[in-house]
Amino acid sequence: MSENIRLNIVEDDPEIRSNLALIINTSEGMICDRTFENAESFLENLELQNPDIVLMDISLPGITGIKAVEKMKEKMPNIEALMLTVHQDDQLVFDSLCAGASGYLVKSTPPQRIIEAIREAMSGGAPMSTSIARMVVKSFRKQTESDLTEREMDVLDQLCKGKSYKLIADALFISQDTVRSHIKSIYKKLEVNSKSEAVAKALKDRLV
Amino acid sequence: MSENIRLNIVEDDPEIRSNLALIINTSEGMICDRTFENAESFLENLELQNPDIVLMDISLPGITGIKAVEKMKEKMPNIEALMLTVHQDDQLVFDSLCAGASGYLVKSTPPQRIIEAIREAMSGGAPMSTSIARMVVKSFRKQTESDLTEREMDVLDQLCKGKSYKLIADALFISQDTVRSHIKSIYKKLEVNSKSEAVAKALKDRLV
DNA sequence: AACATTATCACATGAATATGTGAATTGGCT
DNA sequence: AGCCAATTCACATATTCATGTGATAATGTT
Repeated sequence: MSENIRLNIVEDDPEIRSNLALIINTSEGMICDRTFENAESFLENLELQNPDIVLMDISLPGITGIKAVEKMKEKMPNIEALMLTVHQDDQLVFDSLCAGASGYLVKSTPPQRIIEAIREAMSGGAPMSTSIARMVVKSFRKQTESDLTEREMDVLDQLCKGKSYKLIADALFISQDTVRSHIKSIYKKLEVNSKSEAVAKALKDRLV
Repeated sequence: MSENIRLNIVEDDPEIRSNLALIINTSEGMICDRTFENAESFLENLELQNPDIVLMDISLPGITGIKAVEKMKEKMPNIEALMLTVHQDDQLVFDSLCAGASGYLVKSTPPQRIIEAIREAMSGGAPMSTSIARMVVKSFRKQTESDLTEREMDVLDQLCKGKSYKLIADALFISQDTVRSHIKSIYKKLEVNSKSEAVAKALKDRLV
């Protein structure tokens, strides 16, 4: 039989914290090593604790759970992080995943599903609450409707490949002046006034 | 009681196709309306069929399942698409999600999980096979190690906000010449030679 | 002590970009 | 027939950017 999964919990609410620990310790194949009420104390003895996975709240008294995951991943990249929070704000979800979280559960998740998610995260998955998963998948979706015309989109595509006016002109078989003309329209519509600003906006807003 | 979920299947292998249909039709609350062996015939009568959700293969004889989802979403954005394929290639997964798929299952998925995934997709989730979910979540992760120095990262950050040399100089309290100097190093390390190319590379490779 | 790296600044030149003003053509819509 | 949006092109000018060739100071390494 394989080793138990060793958990840490970082959560400022004492009741939630002890409930979680109880659920975990009464589940087969996993054990909650230690719990912390803030990110600072968790990060302190990280190397000694060396858990397999940590359940991390986002709202914490000192530094946030997101920053904590970031710092944790720097030091100990092999420890998995599973966010467990009330927040469903887009930015917090994406920031958590950028920081290195392997999963994201909302706090209304039933105990059974939390246990399942821990096993899932440990076996290379990325457990997410239903609403979170859809949010994440939706973020890939290209903007369907934009103010830009087809040709302007062609030009914007080329801009996002880092091409110069001359190269864009060659690629689209038009003159540089025409490229200029299209780019002027693009700037107006995107409310920018330089190539790099346009590229940044296009890539961030998934226009291309 | 609510209406049955109405499914379509697009899959070129006749055996897989009829197996899937059978599984669905013997499941509570869902019915497989029609099946198609290629994307073209599926798209043809889309408006008439108007299913709730379609199970879509990627490798198809004519146009691919990914293109099919894209076209379907243009015409009928409310129909859900669930990819069901052998492919686990990063690009195909991301292309599918960009095209508008709500979920992505590999073909080894057991029937029970497929049924569950259909219900999950219909109730606003994004069912994914374990390996796919991790792949998706990983794509958010920032590049941890890069050749760039701290200061160069500061400058790159500003570049990605679309700022000019002058504005970057103001923001970082250094001279424009120093900005130039840093940007030259950045270009060399990223192997680019213009602002927009640097921005494109930084955003695409998640350096910032 | 010698060396490499990083961060800072300076000056100069040619190339690329931003902005303004205009105009011809095409195709769709009323 | 008349209008409008989209696409194409032209010319002019000022700004910005890319590139080269330096220099100085601080830091860290061998």
